[in-house]
Amino acid sequence: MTGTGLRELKKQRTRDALLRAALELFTTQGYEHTTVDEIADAVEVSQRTFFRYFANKEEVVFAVQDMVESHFVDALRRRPPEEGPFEAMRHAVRSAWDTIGEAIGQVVPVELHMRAYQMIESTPSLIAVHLRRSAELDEQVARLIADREGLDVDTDPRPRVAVAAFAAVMRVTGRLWGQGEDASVEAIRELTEDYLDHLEPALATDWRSPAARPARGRTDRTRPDAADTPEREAGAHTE
Amino acid sequence: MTGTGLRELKKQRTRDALLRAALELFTTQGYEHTTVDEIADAVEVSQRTFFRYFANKEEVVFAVQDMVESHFVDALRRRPPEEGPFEAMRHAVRSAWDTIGEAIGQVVPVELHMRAYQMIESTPSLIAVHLRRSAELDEQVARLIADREGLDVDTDPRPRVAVAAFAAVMRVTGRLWGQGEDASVEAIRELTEDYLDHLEPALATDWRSPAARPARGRTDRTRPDAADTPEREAGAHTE
DNA sequence: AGACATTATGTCAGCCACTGACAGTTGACA
DNA sequence: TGTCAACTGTCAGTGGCTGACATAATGTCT
Repeated sequence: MTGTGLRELKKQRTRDALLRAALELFTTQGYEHTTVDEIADAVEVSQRTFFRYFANKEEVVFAVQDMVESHFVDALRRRPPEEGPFEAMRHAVRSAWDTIGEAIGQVVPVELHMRAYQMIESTPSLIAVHLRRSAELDEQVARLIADREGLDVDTDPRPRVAVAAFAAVMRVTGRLWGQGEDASVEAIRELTEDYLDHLEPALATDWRSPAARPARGRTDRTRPDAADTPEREAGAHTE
Repeated sequence: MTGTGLRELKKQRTRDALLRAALELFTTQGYEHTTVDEIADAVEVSQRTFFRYFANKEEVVFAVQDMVESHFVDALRRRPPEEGPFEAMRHAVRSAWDTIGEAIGQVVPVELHMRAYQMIESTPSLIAVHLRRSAELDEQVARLIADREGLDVDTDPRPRVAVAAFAAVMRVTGRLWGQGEDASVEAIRELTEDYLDHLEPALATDWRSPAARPARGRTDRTRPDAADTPEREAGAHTE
């Protein structure tokens, strides 16, 4: 597939140029206010050529995302088998963020990609596509996890369910991060860690006891909805 | 807003006609192979008129879904406050399915809506929109749950996280149901119950021990209208 | 009932995403 | 260097969607 030298090089260049131009335009003018013609003009190719590199306008937005995702999947594959599912996913996420530059730096500056990510989170039509893609990734990850644990994904619902729950947390944080000020990698990394800490406790039924690791007690509401809830280690971040 | 009689009646009729015609065409020919012109022609109005009733081609697909969702939200609002979050959501889902006819029957036959739902699940662009809409619903539900529990959704991450996990399960089942043969309401109802039973076990780290949890007392499945029955045996959620 | 204000609808022109077909150009390779 | 294959541009056309304007239907007031 990777044909001969010069031709291939030019193609690569055109593709990268289109990609960068598109992201630059999208992040400055907004996705919907940027036409494909503009992008093509910026790189001095015809609109038709744009569509030969990218199946549609959305695809160019998620091209980099693709790289990041397979970077994450690779990291997950490398986790030692002793780690439990959550542990493994969590470490994989962390390690993926830590080395994101290696994955995409050649094609696009990390900072531009971060801006692009924020743009996705604030553009309804892109959010939709983003969510569908995430769902597809979930499926892939579920199979991976099932393999690790020696389970059959078609028989045992637990891998899918666990991944779905994990991914849901990731999406919540992604959204919050997108709305926040700090567009840095560190910001989203920390937010993620924070929220993951809350996954299990949130699934307990008894939310009436003090925050944090809930004491497995009663479901008894003698306490008048005290607004004096100490902001303990709950979630004092955004806002 | 709800202006005078005759005008309003005609509008209602046109809207319903467009809705039914659209769903009928979509479910038989497929979404992408149906043009807006076809729909408009079927009802003998201009294309422009179609777009005055529905902002875009997608909206007509989800118009009924809208009704179903608020039906569910209503059911959730009616759950007794003693029920825990999961318990309440679970019962609300069940009761919503049980009475879906009351919610949409006036506008569209339930069977057509079920076919439409399957079509959504098998049309990529619609899946995307569906997921975005679900995410929005999640947010609404999270606030509702937070209210029930006397929590602040901006301070405490647990409502959002819990709802996200719950909703994730719902989506997995929705997808599986869409791929399956049985398009009946009962089928998706049972599938949902089944999967929800696995939510918590899936979050335990140790998956190497035997499989899940044997039956909990779901003995009263035959009862059709269990809407406001506070089944006090939700021991399945303690843990 | 007649006159006037509202509002729904149709028509038309036009933008933009996207595609198939055909022709011209350029790199690969003997 | 000439031939072939692959890349690109141009053109025409479809489908979703919108603004502007004219027309027709309905509601309201006297």
